[in-house]
Amino acid sequence: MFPLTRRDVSHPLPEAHSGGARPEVCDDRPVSASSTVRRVGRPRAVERPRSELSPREEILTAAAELFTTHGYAATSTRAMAERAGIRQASIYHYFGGKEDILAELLESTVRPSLETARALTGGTPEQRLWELCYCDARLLCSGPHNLGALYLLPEVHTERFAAFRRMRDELKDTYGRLLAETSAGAALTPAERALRTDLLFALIEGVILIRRDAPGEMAADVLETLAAATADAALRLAGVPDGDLPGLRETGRGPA
Amino acid sequence: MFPLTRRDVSHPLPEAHSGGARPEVCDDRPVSASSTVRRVGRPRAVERPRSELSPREEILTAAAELFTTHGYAATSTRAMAERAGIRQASIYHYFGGKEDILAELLESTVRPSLETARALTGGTPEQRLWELCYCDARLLCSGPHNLGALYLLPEVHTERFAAFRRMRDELKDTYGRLLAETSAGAALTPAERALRTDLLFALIEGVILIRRDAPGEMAADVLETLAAATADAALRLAGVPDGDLPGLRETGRGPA
DNA sequence: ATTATCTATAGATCTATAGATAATGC
DNA sequence: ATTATCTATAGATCTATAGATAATGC
Repeated sequence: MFPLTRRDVSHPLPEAHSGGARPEVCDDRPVSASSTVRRVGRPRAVERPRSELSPREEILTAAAELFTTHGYAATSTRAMAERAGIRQASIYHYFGGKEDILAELLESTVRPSLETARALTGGTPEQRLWELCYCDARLLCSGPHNLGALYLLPEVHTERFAAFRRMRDELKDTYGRLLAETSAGAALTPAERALRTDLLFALIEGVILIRRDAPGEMAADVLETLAAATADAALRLAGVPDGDLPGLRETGRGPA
Repeated sequence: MFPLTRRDVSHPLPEAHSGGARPEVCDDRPVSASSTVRRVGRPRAVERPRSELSPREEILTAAAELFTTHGYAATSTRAMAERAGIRQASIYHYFGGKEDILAELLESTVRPSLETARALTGGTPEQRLWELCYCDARLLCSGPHNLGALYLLPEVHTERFAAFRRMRDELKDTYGRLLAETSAGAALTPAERALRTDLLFALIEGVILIRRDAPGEMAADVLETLAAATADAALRLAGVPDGDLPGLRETGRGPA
């Protein structure tokens, strides 16, 4: 059993990492928010029990839910506002526009994968590849909304989201380099390797589609099983012989 | 080399399979359309060299291009009409509404896969599974537009498109049954098998994502290579040992 | 004074329908 | 008479901006 880091990046929504859309916007430090705290600014039109989240985070959460289920174009700023408990125009106090919201969600969703990828160190190349697959599959399956589904939105191919796409490309590169380090990958021609990297990455992102077909949030053990099975499948796909990956594989736990 | 049917379902757009949205609509038989043919009805506002396609097909083609690139909600009926060379309102002579157009595109896109799946006969289960993967990957990569990308649209999860989803489920079932027939699949528990079917299917649909990242239409030889490599990868993923699939695999042709 | 919210609205859509019109067919 | 198209438009959006307002902070 090799060092499975399992950093438990529990997929929090991006915390108002300042430098947002409008410079004059205050940082909205997460105010520990007991419902009696008096707050600056005009009260909301419809008061609700104060959530834990900052208004900015409330907007992002609402957007996450709506974008992942109905898509970008089909989600109106009004619908987002309603779910966040504010009026439509108030969104523009926190974001420059609708696109900025999607951009932030996209980037905050790949970022943890990218950090996992950069931090990989211990073990054989085969073990590192397994771990990357496992962590990514886990990230894609956890959290209350299927944020990975944002990658599928057609709008992502717009100029506006080039930064996100670059991050995703970097992640894919890591898969490619890792594959090349395995003995199975080293035996391939560069063209074959590129093709196999595409397929490997397609499988990982395909997990998004699996989750989308499964209704509701995934139970912890199901998630575990799925992530491990995905990583196993990825290594078989990559051509890694069974013998090269002792332990952790084929635990026999089936899904619920 | 086993019987690879390769029916060359060259992915034509659905031909006005009557019984459409409005009963009073004429069938628009494809009139062999030399540009001099005089045609019934008011002339178009902007005349263009008559295309080979019926107006109905022109609309579907335009919709296919726009839906796959910009998505459903972001595509206006006006944009479709413009591309089809008619006025916006004329669309409603051929379709009951925008949703009907997407429904028809979706169903006409899975249908060929489903037919391939139903027709599989010759060879070992491993060979049949390979052929199904190969044909599906091929279908997803061919044709002028990435019609598979329609599966990714969030709108597909709407009640309106339940018929499409049922067809897709049936296709997935075929993968599951085929997997169960292989010796690798037979050795699994039902839960493991279900999970592996999900992953197998995710890989095949993942090909849509690969194509979406590749700009332009795919050259014939690249397509061939990708489809074969996908089928190979799918069988490794499924756990089929290399020895069980002689011929056709690992041809050594790399992608362009 | 500063801030977070609000109300109101301009201007640009977008879908679908009503009904006119310009061809051919008989 | 039948058909394929058109023009015009109703009614419902939707995004973003302008500017008012109701809190706290000093």
